[in-house]
Amino acid sequence: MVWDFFLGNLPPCYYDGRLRFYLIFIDMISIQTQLRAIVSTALGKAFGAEYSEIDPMVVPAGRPEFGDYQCNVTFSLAKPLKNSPRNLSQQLLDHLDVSDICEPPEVAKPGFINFKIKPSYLETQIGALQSDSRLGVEKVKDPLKAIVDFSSPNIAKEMHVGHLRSTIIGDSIARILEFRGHDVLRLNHVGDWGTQFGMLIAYLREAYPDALTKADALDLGDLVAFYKKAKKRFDEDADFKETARKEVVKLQAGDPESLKAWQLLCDQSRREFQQIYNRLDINLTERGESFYNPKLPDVVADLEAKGLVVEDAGAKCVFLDGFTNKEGDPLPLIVQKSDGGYNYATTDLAAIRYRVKEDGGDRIIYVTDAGQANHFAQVFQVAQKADYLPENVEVTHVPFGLVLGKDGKRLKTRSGETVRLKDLLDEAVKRAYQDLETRLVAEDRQETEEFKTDVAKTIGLSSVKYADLSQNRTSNYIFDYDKMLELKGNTAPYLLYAYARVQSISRKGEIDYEKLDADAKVLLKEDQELVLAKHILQLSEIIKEVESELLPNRLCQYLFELSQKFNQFFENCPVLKSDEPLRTSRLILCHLTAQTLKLGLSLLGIEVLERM
RNA sequence: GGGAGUGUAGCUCAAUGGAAUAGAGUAUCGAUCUUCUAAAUCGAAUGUUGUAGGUUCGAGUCCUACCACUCCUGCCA
Repeated sequence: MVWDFFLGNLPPCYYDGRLRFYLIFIDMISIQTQLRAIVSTALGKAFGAEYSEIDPMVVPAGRPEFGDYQCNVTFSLAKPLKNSPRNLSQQLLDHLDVSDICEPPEVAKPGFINFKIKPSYLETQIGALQSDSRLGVEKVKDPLKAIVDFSSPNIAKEMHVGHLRSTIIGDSIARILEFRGHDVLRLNHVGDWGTQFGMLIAYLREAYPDALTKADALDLGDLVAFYKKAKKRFDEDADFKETARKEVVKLQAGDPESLKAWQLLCDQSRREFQQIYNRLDINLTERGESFYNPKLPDVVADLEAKGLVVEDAGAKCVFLDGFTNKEGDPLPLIVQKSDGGYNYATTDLAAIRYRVKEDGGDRIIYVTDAGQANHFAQVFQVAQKADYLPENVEVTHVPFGLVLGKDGKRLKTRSGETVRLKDLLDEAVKRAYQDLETRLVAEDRQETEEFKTDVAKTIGLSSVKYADLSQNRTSNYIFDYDKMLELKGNTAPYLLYAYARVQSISRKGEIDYEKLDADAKVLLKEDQELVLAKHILQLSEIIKEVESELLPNRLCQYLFELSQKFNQFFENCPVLKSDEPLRTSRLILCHLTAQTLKLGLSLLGIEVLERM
């Protein structure tokens, strides 16, 4: 009966996006999906074939006492079928055969149908997970070419707190898409082109000429200082401004000396960025703004050929629908400045065009701060007008809020400077180290320096990542070392501790989880066992949801709850002291918990610790 | 002026497609270590979901107006 659903006509409500179609139909048949299929079939039998195509409205139960899943569909049928939800549910029930999966379903007073999963069914499902390294999360059958544009620091500047969220969120999104089997291109759209270079080269030429010809003549910190001085001169000194402008022209014209200098600056920055990326375990393919530079004239020419360009005050503009200025006139997207130069809008248009045509992107994701929402809406609109975006290509701006200090204002150092990413990570690791030492002393534990360094590094970095990922992306978030390193609550250390606890059981019992009997029966008797098993089985639904909604905090929430449920199990269900076959059954639950935590955390870019 | 976002417990945040009594954590108070790491668990208390209307059998969620804060608004990215 499940297959009727897959092979039959697809309900129209699934077609609200191509993606959703993939998401729901390719995967292993989760419990929720099976129930949906069964309810759909029953709807057809009870009320007529057309009703098998409506949304069956099967969702996780709102409260434990209502069971595990609930069906709300008859509420929406009350009007068209001129009957009460309660009566309709009763009729539906007559055609509903869920005896393999659930206890006999019940109609609750208002008309909800409540499903409670049979422990025997959970035992079978959990048993099946044992031999599945993907823990029930199947790969999509038709992978998309996904492009995730994230991190994007600026050459000749240091990575700072402003790059934190894009880097961490983008990486996690990329990992999740990759795990689902999509072909993911992780692009680092670095700021490696434009007026800043003319400015910088002009300044270095007079102040520190060696930096333009020799590799590593300066370290990046100096470079940043020079950048600031150059910017200051640029803003204050008209002659310097002109010199800088000439440098840009030289560079853009491909003057070998200028190109060499530019190359040196980029290389130096690149190495600095790479240190941060290595530390955070982040892979990126660099394709900066300069990559698109040669393609910009053609983009403008193409827009002109398509009749989209209007010249206004010397600038070439594409006027937009739905955006107006203070006077109420349409707002332009400037694609070529009055001085003939191009700006980021042009680059972004060239990038979209390239990513669709050359990279074959199906789903293009931009992870940047929410402040750029307007910009992307405008660029996407123009791309659409210019036919750069076929209907089957989805472009999404994934916005995120600001990183704030405890005072609720933009995070700054004490002297009011932007916080360098390196310093921020160092501080987190340092504090993690101090916390660890305090704890070791309190518990009278002896550990090697290597252990302490390693644990502090993992805890510090994962705390920063988790604090960021566990909040709803779109709102601002308050950066607080004390909170993120806290050992309790929804924090990285709490999850890491749950994992370490599972591992400590195997160590104590000298058990190799990998060598447990794969055919051993899992027994679910205690509440805590049932609750834990049900939760483990929900992983695939959560991953799919994050894949479509691009909200990693949902995965964090899931892992936090998993940790809580494991701790409750740990508290109430002795493992090593139980008799067989219960002992092996519980060890299997432990192992599955550990694997789920490890997998889930890895999708957040977080490594686990065997001991901490 | 226009546009976007945010507004939920003292604090930090959830809330899946509108669904039964809006949930966690934290802080506070209390309980549990002869027991696999107590970094844990259990219990208590905490709300006019910014305001006012509307749609609906049902609204934190959808619509309208308003308030507060943040960001964007023609040659920066």
